[in-house]
Amino acid sequence: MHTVTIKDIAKALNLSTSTVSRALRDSYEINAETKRLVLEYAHKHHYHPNPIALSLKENRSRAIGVIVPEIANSFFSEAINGIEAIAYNRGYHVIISQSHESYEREVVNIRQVVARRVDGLLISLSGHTTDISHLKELADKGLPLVFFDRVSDLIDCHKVVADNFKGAFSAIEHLIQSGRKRIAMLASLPWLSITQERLAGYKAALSQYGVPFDEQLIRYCDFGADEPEKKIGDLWLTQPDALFIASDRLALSSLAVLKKWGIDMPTKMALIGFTNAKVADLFFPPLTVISQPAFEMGHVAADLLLDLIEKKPSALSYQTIKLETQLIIRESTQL
Amino acid sequence: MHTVTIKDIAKALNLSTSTVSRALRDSYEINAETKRLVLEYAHKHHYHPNPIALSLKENRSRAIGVIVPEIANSFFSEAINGIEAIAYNRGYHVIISQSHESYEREVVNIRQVVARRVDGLLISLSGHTTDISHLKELADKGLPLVFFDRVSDLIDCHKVVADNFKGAFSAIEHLIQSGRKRIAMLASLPWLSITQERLAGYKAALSQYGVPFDEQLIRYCDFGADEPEKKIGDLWLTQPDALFIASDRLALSSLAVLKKWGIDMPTKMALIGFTNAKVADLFFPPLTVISQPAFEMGHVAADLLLDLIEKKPSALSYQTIKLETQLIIRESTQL
DNA sequence: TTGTATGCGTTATCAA
DNA sequence: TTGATAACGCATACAA
Repeated sequence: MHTVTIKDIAKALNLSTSTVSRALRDSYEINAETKRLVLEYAHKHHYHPNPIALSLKENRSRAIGVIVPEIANSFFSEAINGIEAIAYNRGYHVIISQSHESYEREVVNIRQVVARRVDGLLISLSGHTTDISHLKELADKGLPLVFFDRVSDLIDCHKVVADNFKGAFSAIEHLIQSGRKRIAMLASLPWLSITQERLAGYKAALSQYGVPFDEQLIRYCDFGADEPEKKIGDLWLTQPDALFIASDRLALSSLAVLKKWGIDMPTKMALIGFTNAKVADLFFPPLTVISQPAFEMGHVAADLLLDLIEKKPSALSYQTIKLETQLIIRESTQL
Repeated sequence: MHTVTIKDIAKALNLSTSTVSRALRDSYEINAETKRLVLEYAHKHHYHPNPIALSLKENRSRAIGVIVPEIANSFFSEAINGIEAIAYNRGYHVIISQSHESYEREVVNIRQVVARRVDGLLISLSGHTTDISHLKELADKGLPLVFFDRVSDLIDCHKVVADNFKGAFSAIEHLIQSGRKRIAMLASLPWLSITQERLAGYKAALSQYGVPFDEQLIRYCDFGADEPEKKIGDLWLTQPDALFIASDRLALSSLAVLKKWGIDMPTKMALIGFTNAKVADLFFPPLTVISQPAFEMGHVAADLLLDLIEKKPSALSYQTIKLETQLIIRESTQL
């Protein structure tokens, strides 16, 4: 696939490449007629500057990398949607890579994407990432970096997250006010920021309403396909009257499990879980959910990253942006 | 963000860049000791070849472009998942762009991605694309191109699709055998390949079982948010006993509409629609669905595109690959 | 106003 | 076995 270059134009028009380059870039001192000729020829032959050559020269790629655990997870695909919207508007391309919840894969993918000279990186940590030295290194080298959703305390950096504490708090508060006392919690992996914050919100709500905390009511759950069913089975034995699913992905599988078991919701069991608005609207039965701002998160994170890349003063100091979740009450969870 | 280059290694080791390059590439004639030194230094300082420089030299980017209508649609995100898996394994990156079902946006996005010198393009047409001269032009220029899911008859090219005819046929057959006669069809836009094939399957099944075709039972539906409810309302007036939703995306909104109206499924109304396996498993009520092989489609399309890019003989002649859909019967639709 | 030369990182060709 | 040089496409400092 041969594409026309500056050289081709120069040859065709009997000019030097620099003249052509200047004409194309609308440089200050250039003969109007020459410019016209060049532009005309360029247009006619569909000239487009080779971004690879530009990247090499300017040491930038006008592309950002996005590392997420799974694309085919509605939270992340919705977030990517938000990222893409911003990137597109600001003239950047999006290079996507999945860690598949694996630490090793995450490290390799980040290395590859960085090797491509992306101008910055948006990352949501894999479920098995606890060591983040690979990211610290990049931050130290000055690569613009914005974490979203699954962040790490071990690095001082730009972060965009949902207000998981508040989200969990209000969900538990709602359940307590509906007369629920034994609220089981199915959480994601314990070291993840989202898990910790949601657990904190859970505990805070219990404490505020004088409901005793029972360790037995908490289970952590990996991403394996049969994990949720097993863990919910464990929790079932503790005879809870409500189930708080502290993870987007688990909420959906839990729903399937409870249906499979024929458990009457919300009477027998009030299910409440994190998810994103689109999923809640489309798929969920009319149960109460904590809606996460997935699109907005992608949107905000990408905007911040691009500000950072373009050295906008607004993005100078590290900040953690917290986005509101929304408690969508769509059916009484009254006992 | 400075990264170490061949030049840096050469300078540090008092060698020429060509020697270093040869040592790194394990070239034929090179002193074992020199090689050891270079490799050691490279490893220690995390040398990685600059893919942009390579791209410029080799006139290839090792990146493929993917143009889809919407990322945050489970069919496409699942397909992208399949694409990414293959691309990753074969050393390519994936640059993603959404047309948002707009022809204009599709044209612009394709232009941009091609300007990035992607080595090939995977495309699923926007809902409003009828003129495909922008793609013909690229194909003529020799850019490797593979269409998937939403393809066009107007171009002779590699295509990967679901067997929409058969899928629709078996769904309608199933409904008829369950005693349904007035099967309404909610279709996507009429010019889309998927719509036409599914409609053909619908008609063929009716005809085979001697059920008269009634134009009144067909409605075409754009992607606007309130369209499905309106169109289903229209269809409702024709007093159907089953509803065949010939589109992934519409299936979900239709489900929501029917629930909202409190219609008893599947007794009063047998709903059957195209969707993908993951969605069917997780979200769908136990209704019969035509499961689309989204992941597999991405997988197959990406593999074919990369074969094409790498000029594997298997990919020489144009072919249309049809993937089987699966009728997942999970509750009796018996009248 | 235009042309020449240089460099971005890498590899291939040719010379030593 | 190693080094010098050119080339990929572009922009720019400098020369004319």
